[in-house]
Amino acid sequence: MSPERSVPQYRKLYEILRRHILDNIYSEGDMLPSENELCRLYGMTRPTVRQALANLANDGFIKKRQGKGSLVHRFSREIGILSVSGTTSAVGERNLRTRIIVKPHLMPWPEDFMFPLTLLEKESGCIHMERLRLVEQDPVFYDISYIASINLPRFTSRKFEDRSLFAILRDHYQVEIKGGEQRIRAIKASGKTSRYLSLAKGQAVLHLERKMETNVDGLFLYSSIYCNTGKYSIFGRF
Amino acid sequence: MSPERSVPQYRKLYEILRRHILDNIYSEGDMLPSENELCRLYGMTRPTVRQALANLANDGFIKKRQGKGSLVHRFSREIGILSVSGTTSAVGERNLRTRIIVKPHLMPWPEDFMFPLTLLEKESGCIHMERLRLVEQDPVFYDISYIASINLPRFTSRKFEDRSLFAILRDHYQVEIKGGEQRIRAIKASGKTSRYLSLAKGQAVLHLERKMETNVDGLFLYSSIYCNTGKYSIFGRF
DNA sequence: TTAAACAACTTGTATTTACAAGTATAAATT
DNA sequence: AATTTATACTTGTAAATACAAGTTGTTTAA
Repeated sequence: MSPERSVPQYRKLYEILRRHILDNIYSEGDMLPSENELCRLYGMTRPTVRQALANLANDGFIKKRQGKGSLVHRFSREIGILSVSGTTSAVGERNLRTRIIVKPHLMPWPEDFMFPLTLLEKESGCIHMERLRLVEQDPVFYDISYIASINLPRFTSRKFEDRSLFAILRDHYQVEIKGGEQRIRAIKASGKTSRYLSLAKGQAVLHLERKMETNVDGLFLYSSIYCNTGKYSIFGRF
Repeated sequence: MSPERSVPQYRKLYEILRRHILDNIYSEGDMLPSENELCRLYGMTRPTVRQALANLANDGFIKKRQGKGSLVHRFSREIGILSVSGTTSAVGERNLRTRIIVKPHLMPWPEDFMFPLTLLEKESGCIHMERLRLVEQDPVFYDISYIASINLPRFTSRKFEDRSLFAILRDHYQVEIKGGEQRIRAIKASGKTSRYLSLAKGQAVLHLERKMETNVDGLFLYSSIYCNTGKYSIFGRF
């Protein structure tokens, strides 16, 4: 019954090394073991090891230097919401709380939706929910999410208190976020946004419109996120 | 004398396919030739072809689907400044003009610089310049750049009118931007920012602080970019 | 007619091997 | 002592091969 899909070796090594870097077993400026050493240590061949290292480099955990080795980066991850992908959670190690503002419920899609929708999506209707995310007690994100109601039975009756939306999708529906695209704007806070983020009207807030792709063909997750960057800024790599 | 460093095969294929996608030879929704076909067409082996395709997928030009093939994405690239990397230029195919506000000149680093600096950088002093970038006649980016004055002879006397800063660095100093990190905030426009971007004071603008890595060890390029997202929004992938 | 099984594709993962190219250290030479 | 050279590392590129796993269309059997 359980998914238990075999995890590829390069993914396992990626997770191990990532965990070690996050846990400060490897610190900023340290050199990772050489590729050949990693091969010996974990019983893999070099292409496999290199795939893990390439992914780590891509996510900014290491920098590779030809002739030298892999330098651990371990940068001060502020709020890495821009680099959500795979197993990386949206926010670093900070104290993050989530408050549900609008519980998940089925509704028709809003008119003039921020992204074009497929016919299948339009016909299915959407599950809508709104959440406020607090970092160290401060409201920082006001997140309005939409997802097409395709093959997601009993979704609206699940409890979202402790687990993230991503976790629910992954554990109960085997839906994984693979990547996505987003638009970013600076706008003035008003109405619900200023109220939820405890901001004076007219304050500048960041507005992200995101479309996230999943491993399920034709199933996307959409978010409109208002972000108070006064205290915490958004961090990303490119 | 010329660099003429041999370009790897996977890079060549990447450039060819990217060019074809941008030139609409492959259109949105099209399927790329299969990996084996590409091997035959370009006389490469599958690992090489796969490396090119992986890079394309990473940059959002294609989406790979196991069992099916490589789907061309060709998304509406608004202003993809978030996805600058390698050969990709900062702005899509729009009419972009650059106006120099402060010509490159040598100066000491500002106090409380936005990123920590190495000793070598501090001792070298920095080259500072300010530019305004106009998209379709509208001022959109106000860009303040800094770079350590390390091995960049006669830099301040070069002409920047037509060529981008990246192009100058690449062609005259063999310096290539490899990637970087950035902080993003929404702030209120004021002073020079509102003036250059033709905005009323208090309007919301996007503020990016970027640190770009180069192929030269210890040489970084820093930018503080103010961006009017009223008309054009910033686009990115993750 | 319908449904299951199969075959022929596709991409994903992994091994093995080889050499090129960049870096650092130690040895040899001047 | 200072410089050059050799060497032993490192990562980068590339080939040839094998099988797993997902997708699609066709054939076969009920």
